[in-house]
Amino acid sequence: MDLKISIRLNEKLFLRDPESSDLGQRIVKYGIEMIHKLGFESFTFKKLGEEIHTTEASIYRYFENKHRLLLYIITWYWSYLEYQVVFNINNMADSDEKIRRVIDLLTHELDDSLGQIEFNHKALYEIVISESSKAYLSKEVDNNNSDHLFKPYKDLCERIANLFSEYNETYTYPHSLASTVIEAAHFQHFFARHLPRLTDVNGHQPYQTIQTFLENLVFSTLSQKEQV
Amino acid sequence: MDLKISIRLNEKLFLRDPESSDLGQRIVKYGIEMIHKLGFESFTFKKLGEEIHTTEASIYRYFENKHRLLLYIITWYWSYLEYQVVFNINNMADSDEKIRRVIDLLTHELDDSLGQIEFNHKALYEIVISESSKAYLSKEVDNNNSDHLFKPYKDLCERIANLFSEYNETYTYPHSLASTVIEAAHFQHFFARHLPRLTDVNGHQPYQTIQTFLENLVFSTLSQKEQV
DNA sequence: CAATAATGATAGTAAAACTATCATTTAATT
DNA sequence: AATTAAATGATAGTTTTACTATCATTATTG
Repeated sequence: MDLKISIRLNEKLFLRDPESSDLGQRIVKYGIEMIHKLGFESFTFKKLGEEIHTTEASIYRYFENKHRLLLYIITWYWSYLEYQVVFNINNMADSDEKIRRVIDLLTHELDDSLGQIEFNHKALYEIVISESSKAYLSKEVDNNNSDHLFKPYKDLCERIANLFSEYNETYTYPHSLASTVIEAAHFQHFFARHLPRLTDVNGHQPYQTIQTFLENLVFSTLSQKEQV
Repeated sequence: MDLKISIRLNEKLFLRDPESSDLGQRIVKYGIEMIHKLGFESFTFKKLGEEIHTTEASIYRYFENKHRLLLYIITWYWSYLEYQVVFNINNMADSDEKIRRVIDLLTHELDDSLGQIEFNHKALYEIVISESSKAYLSKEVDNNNSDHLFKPYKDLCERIANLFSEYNETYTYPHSLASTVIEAAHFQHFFARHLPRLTDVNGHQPYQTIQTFLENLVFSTLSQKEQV
């Protein structure tokens, strides 16, 4: 069985669907590489054009600007992650186990065992870590939100919040806890690599340490005897 | 008693000390206003120059670029906040009470009852919420860190981590918990305003709700009976 | 085979992000 | 008070970014 997962993203993210052509796919694939390599601020469509032997103008036919390309990439990640969550916790009876699985998924790069999807998953995860908050931390956030561009993030958050409520239905802040865990997973990685005094992660096993930190955080919070 | 607190910041943040002149102070004061109003991406030295009736070139004499100005502003906030933490928990015997006070400070804008400091504290707090992560989420982070530009953030984090250790000396992740709480305080505000489905904050009392969420998170985590 | 769509090639514009130069005003020193 | 030094203003210029427009060429599709 060799199935290809295709994630349908909001059409407002692009001008022409990048999945529909070879050029479009190259824009996304090498866009990920270059944003990863240069950082979002130094990344330009001109540089990407040179890399994939096309012109700036051609890239602008797919994406309104580089911020939309970032949003496309990050949104794809959120959508795919939600799919992974659903797929992975399917048939799990125990909410404890489900939550552990979700934290595992949040703190590790997507595994590409499914094949087919042809881009650098490690680069994508590192973009998520370093650049994803720039997707919403902009003056465009309200307009983008009206266009439902953050729906995948909100859906993912909702799903995790529901698991928290399933574990402890009296807990008051499942959504805030969910978004905190998602964000913390990312910036703890960033801090571990760049500003290690902001963490207790020693260089040794960062992924594992962050996972354990978050499990501990979530289960203590959800298991508290009495609300403060 | 009418004392003026002066925070001495790392000299690598600026080319000429903005506190040393009227123009420098206007750059910072109106820089805060304009970054708040336009957002960091749309903010330029040209626009700021027009606002304060000076030229782009003059502003470049104080700050290498707009990112350094942002770093200056954010670093000032972190430094001042650490000062507030020290000042506020001084003479408190109870670590429970100290931690509550710190969370209170983190989730609210700086109060300007001390007078003297003449800029918009609300605008500053909103910049911290929306723009502060851009101070470190850049390819410059390692160079900036070598220049000790993040020391105030790390010191603040360290101090909070120490309070956590004081409350429960067996807790394994005081630094990660501290940075998580600091960051969460900010983006929960951002989400509450712009992406409310990512939180449980209802429009009613956002500050209070975020504070309670974080107190609950911290104390459950630090009070857990057994580590997971 | 004709029509249509996608891409390439090229050019151009406005603004951003600087740097340089020199005159003038202001402040500090003798 | 005169001299010198420092800060600012005024102006101009460069490179890069972030686009938009046009038209020719190459693929695709009906």
